[in-house]
Amino acid sequence: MNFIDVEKKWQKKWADTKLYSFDKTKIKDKYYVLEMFSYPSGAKLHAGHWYNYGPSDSFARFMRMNGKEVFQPMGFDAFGLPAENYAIKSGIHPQDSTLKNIATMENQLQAMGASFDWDYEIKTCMPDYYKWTQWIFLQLYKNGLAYRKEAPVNWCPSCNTVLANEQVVDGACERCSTTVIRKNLTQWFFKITKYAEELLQGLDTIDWPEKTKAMQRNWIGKSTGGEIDFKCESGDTFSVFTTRADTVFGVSYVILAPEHPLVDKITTKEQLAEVKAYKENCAKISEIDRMSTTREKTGAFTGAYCINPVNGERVPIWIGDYVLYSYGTGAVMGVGAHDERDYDFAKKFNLQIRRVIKSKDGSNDDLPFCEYGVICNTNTQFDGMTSEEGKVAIVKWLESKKQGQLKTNYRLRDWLISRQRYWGAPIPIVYCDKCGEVAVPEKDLPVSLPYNVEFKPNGKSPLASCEEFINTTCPKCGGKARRDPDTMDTFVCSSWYYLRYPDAHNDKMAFDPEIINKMLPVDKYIGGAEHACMHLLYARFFTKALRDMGYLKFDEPFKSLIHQGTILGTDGFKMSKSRGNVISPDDYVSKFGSDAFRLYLMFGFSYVEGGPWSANGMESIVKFLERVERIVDKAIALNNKNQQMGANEKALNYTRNYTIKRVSEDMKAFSFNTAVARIMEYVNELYKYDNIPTEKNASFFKACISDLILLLAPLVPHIAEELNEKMGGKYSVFDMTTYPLCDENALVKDEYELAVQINSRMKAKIVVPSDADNKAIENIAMQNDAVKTAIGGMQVVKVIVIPKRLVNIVCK
RNA sequence: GCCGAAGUGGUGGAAUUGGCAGACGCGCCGGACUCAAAAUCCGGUGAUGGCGACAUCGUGCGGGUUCAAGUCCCGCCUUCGGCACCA
Repeated sequence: MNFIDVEKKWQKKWADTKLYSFDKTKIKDKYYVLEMFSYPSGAKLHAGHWYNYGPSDSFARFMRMNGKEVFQPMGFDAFGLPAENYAIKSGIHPQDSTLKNIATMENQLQAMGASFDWDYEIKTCMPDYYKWTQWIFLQLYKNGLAYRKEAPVNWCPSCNTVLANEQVVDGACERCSTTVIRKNLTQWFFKITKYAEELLQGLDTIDWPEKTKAMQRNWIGKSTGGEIDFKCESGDTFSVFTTRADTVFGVSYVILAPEHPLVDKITTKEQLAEVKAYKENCAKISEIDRMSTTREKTGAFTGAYCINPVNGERVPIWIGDYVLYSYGTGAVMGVGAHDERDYDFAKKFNLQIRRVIKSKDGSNDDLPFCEYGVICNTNTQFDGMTSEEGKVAIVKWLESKKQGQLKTNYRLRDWLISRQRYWGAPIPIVYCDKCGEVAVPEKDLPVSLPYNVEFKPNGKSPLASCEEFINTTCPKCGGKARRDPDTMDTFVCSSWYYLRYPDAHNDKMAFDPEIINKMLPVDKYIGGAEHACMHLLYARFFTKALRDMGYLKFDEPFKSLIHQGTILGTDGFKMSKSRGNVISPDDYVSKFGSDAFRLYLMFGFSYVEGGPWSANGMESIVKFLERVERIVDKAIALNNKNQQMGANEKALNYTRNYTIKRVSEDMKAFSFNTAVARIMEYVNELYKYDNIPTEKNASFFKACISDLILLLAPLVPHIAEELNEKMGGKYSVFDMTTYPLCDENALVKDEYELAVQINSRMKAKIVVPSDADNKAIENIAMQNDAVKTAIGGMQVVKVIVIPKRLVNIVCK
């Protein structure tokens, strides 16, 4: 069989007969399989794409053959920086290069032979899609979940532009490695923090990899503690957030973030110059330095004092950049004895260090003692309480005096979605001198992205200098107004695409809730683990927000999630152009065919692990497929009518059904390598049967071979169609909602083999009847010659019988 | 520093969740077929010792629990991912 010709033949037939069209009338049996859509880069499909899409397509086909009405769409995440950067370098317009790349990738994806339903294709850069991205922005805006504020953003002084967070790698620009600085700009944010708690709780309800859930938990960063109010001598008050209220009697100073608004108000004349200089220095410091934990503590004294509410002590107020303005209240209490950072700070500036916690066994360990222990040295009712008790009791006590409260904080920040970039969805907001910030009316959507724009970077949003775009009229008063010149982060586009797919051509709505509430949640989502704290978190947020607006009736978009592993270069490093270790599937596909290549990927790696590429064994996969073809040919050639089921047939029938059972389980679990191994074993058994020099039972053997083809069908779809046709089967193997079913009766054996151990060492194998009880099994074991010899003169202490597993005879 | 995952033959990787470690491949060795080779079909292949039946050792390291540990517990080492002055 020429694999290449066969592929073309069946791809054409599948397309002509619309085999993979989703049938809406069978929505009750729907199964939504979704692979993360592709970014249309200039390069061809690489091994990673194949590794994502090939095996998951096999899974989708498996579900289809098991009676599911599979919905498996494909599309393109088409906005984004790489196309724009490419445009800056080459002068080719991002739209032109993107659409061209999409066309190429569509062809390649089709050549892969995946069962995508192309009728539902999405391209996020097209107006019929981003219109609805803008619509969703407006819904978030209306519901108070989108707001504008001034905020520090990442600025690359070399590229002269703002960078997205994900473009900052270890504090430096990912493109030119220049250290990123902070700059204040007025930006749009989505209020993801409103859902912090639900995003955290929801993780317990979904079938996701534990490590991904752990990453999201970590990212959300819930911490429970208390806020404690301090009154300044000037009369101003501020609060600190702490998880260690049990140490509040040990406060010897408080420290504000340099950006804290109170700083300018309370700083004394004498300290003004020092504080001013320190603040200026902080603004200049690079992100890399600011992030460093090994850096020596710095700070400045404001000259002001406040009162510790628990003991009335007068406490100096300092500022220091180890306190982050964006977390908690932007102020912390300094307890040198019980916090490592405070200890360093207190040492450096000669501040008091007072122990108020001792360890539970009563000993005084070295300072700083940061563990939970017992409160001491405070001369209050709290002395003797454990840290756990004390940290709640003290805050409650303060609460009764209105000087504090229990408080939960999250590390999660609101999502900054403004980008000073051209190639993205415009933000549907205009600014009017009279009316201020005005939302574009929904009837005026989309706010189209103009084609003729100077997108070379000059430090401003490219759209700002596009007169035809930027100048508009105010929807409220009809007066002159200007559009927002920024575009949205591309993660906004990908936060809802799974909602658009099932209703991809709706021009009245983003999606029809009637349809979407039946089609979602996605039953199986497959994609890379690198999206754990970005896309996968944003998408969950969008789902919950749209649910609260009444559009959706489910809480989580992706019920079950699988991460494919990464295929590395032969050198064990991530594939990259600069390393020159990129493996192109094309060489293999054109030589061996897409089925063989896909099967090799599935057999050679553990799907969720991935690993370094090696072509060793690629040929053996081809040989295996040829071996399959030969046994199929042999079956076709058989034509005697012997209908007797002898011992050989029974044995083969056992393997056949065992294989069906195991392969089904493995396919469901994305354990493709073991599924293939089981099929190989089955083929080996078929050959053994075929090699028996007696007459074969032709119809039985042919049935066995048919099952083999069906088991292989999801894995090598073209070849299976061809073999099925050769066998005289009906088109198509994927039409059948009858994946081979395991006949449990065939798995019942009269007797089975069992291992016998003496003192946990394997000594013999015995065959016992299936219905033998433990005593009977023990007797058979004891009568075995090898067992007798092994026991020799020893005394039997105990016999452990585990049916179907082993017998262990303990002797002395 | 914190969180998470992993470490198994020459090699890619299995192991029904505490029950015969190394399935299935690759590689290697041997047999059949052939004048010969390739292809194919069949068999062997963790290490050490022994002609041998067998024996001993063996899942990163050191302890432990158990009749039984790759799997569970305690203490380490290494690698990879993520987070990191988050109070």
